Amino acid sequence: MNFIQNLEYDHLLAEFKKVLKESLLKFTKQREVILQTLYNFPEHFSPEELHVLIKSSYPDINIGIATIYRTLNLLENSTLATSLSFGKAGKKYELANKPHHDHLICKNCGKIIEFEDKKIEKKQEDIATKNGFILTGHVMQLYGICAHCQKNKKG
Amino acid sequence: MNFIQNLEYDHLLAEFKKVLKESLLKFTKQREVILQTLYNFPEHFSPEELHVLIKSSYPDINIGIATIYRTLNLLENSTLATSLSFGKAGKKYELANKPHHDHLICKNCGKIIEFEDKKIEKKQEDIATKNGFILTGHVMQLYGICAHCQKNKKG
DNA sequence: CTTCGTGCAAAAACTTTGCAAATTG
DNA sequence: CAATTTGCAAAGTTTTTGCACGAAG
Repeated sequence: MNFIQNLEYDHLLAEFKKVLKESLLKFTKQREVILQTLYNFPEHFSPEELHVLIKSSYPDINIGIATIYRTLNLLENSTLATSLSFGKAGKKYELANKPHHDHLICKNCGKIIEFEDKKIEKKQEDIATKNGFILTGHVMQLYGICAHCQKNKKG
Repeated sequence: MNFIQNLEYDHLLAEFKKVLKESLLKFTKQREVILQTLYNFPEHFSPEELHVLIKSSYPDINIGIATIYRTLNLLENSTLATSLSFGKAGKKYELANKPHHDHLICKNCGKIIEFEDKKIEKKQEDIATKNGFILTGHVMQLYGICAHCQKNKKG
């Protein structure tokens, strides 16, 4: 399964293997394929979507939905991945060690766009400092209506 | 159910009634109590949590979990409420038109400091516009350790 | 009065678990 | 080889739906 020569992915994979080794768990094709798919695609996937995508991307690998769920839970418990959901869309997973980013979310269709803004992050630091806090993290979600849903609005 | 004299809530309620009337739906005790509970508590609730809370807060009103789900979907479809979830916790609902949520939160003692920053809000607008979104709201939480807890840190 | 809403229980959708066979270290 | 993982199917959960009765307009 090593089609990809990519330092970032290699690092992620090494991290995953380390987590597995620490818990005396095993590295399997199914686990690798799930990690790889989460890495290769920018979207956030539901377990079901991941399952369908993997089955079509790797027709030679047999993988059941239970394995998807078990692996996603494993990734989430080891903080390699996180899940989130907005609006009517179900829970979606993404890798956690992507460069830090925030989310712009369509309240109508649930579409998620990731973004990052250094100036905002700097201001957040300033606000924390001004209030005597040591900042350790943040969550920022912007809600709105995406271009597509604006157009499709009847009226 | 009109215990509360509160312009903000009155406005919300009027909005809800307007939405109902437009779709020829009816205003019921159950629907009012759900709106009121979402308004009165700062937390985000899962359907199940809301159900338990409402049953204990309003023991005289009989309300089934199906009604909670139906009403939350109604509120979400009419954009009066939104749902979201992070990590292992299930989906939680909150009113969409609450006043700002910008909070600085101490991870150690739970202390919450509210803040507002015009420059960040301006940047958020810019980000939404650049991505074709009409911005309707946002959530921003900064996590850290407050001055008091920094001092009291054992070690 | 007519229509919609409700609670209840059944159905559907989503997620986890038990088990025997297969794979990993 | 011993121990974990897998797919499958069954068991749990969560959410939605159908229906007859009650409430709202």
